[in-house]
Amino acid sequence: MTTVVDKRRVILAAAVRVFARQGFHTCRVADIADEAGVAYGLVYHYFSSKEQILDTLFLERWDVMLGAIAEADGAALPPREKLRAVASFILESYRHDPELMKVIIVEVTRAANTFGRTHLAKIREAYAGIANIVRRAQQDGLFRSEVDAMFAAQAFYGLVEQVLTTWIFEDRPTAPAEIERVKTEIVEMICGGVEQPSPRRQAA
Amino acid sequence: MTTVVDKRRVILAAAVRVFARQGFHTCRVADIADEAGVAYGLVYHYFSSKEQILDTLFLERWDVMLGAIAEADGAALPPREKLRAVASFILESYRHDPELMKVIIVEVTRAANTFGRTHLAKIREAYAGIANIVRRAQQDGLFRSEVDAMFAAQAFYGLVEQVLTTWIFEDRPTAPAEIERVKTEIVEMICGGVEQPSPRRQAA
DNA sequence: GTATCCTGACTGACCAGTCAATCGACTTTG
DNA sequence: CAAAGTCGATTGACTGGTCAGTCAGGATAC
Repeated sequence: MTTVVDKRRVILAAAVRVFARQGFHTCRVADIADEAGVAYGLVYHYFSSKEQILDTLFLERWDVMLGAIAEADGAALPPREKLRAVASFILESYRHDPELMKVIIVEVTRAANTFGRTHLAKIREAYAGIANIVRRAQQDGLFRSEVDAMFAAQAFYGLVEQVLTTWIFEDRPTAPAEIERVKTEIVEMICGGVEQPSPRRQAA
Repeated sequence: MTTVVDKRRVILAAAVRVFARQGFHTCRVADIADEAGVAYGLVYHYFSSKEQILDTLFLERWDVMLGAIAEADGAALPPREKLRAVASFILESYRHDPELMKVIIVEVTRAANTFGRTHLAKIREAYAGIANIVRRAQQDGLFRSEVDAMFAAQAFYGLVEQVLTTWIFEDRPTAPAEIERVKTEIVEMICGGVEQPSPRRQAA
């Protein structure tokens, strides 16, 4: 409860914009302070380092996503719908705040060096959550059990991330209708594959 | 044609090791020179900047891969075999030189900021090549034509990259047998999906 | 003799993080 | 009610260190 504005929040929001625009490594802390309309030193009053700002941004959002995945897993829905719910959450996150998602994906999730390592465990939790959905569907005989659940989860998450990366690079307008279509395509791709559903059985 | 050793090559090889170990942003040019057993200045005799070293590394390898994709596309093979050939090329590249592949993936392919942008077009060429394979299979009625070929290509490449990223992070031994198994899993996943092949038809 | 290879000390710029000082809202006390 | 005191919020100049790229000159090959 602050008087008028929570400067910590202002700095965080400014950092999202700056990281999205210039990239974490390329921007200076001064850029963040300027963007926030705040003195340089104040950044260090609220955060111990530039890294910690990125950490905070990532962890806050990622935990929400882990919650969404767990919720989808727990719901009484057919597996396709569960996967759709997860894809939906991530894609809508992008629609709602493309800059934040850009930062998370570009600077953390896909940045194997500094932060990828730090947050590996957290990132894996997401895979594991999706794998749970797959495993449950396999137990119900709806998904093929020869497929490793973790592998399927990686395919699913990898595809979602690939789609977002394309949008991020292209600065696509991403109309709601297209987002909806892509959700369907993702689920369709992961569940059904590209192959024509056995017009003639060929292999086992 | 140099007397005994091509120092340019030595520097390039040293850079691979250093980039793989410390990351592009974190390492200093001096580290590369030391690793190569060469004076600092010589690096600048052969390369105009630190970036150019990474560029060279990436482009050399990527062009070989584009060739491999084109070759697979042109071959007289069923689409599954073509996709397997592409997955095989990439996975074997990793087996042959994990450090180089780590650098390419971590510092270029997945690094959306600096280099991703520079080499976007080149990276897209790979997607396009894979999409060609898919498109051809669709024309032959072997792949479902509702799936966008470029989308399928992204799913395929995204999965391969995801697998490599996991190996890179985990420093997995990656036994030849496991590599072989993963190739099959990738093709199986992309072609057949996770779903049980229609035990009862449900939707269109 | 000259062109190319090679050396490593040096420079100029950059920037994360520190810190001493000021501000201002709120409390305590006389 | 005002003076004095308290403490977090806020400021921005400054420091210490880092490092990419330069350059003047020495070695080597032909």
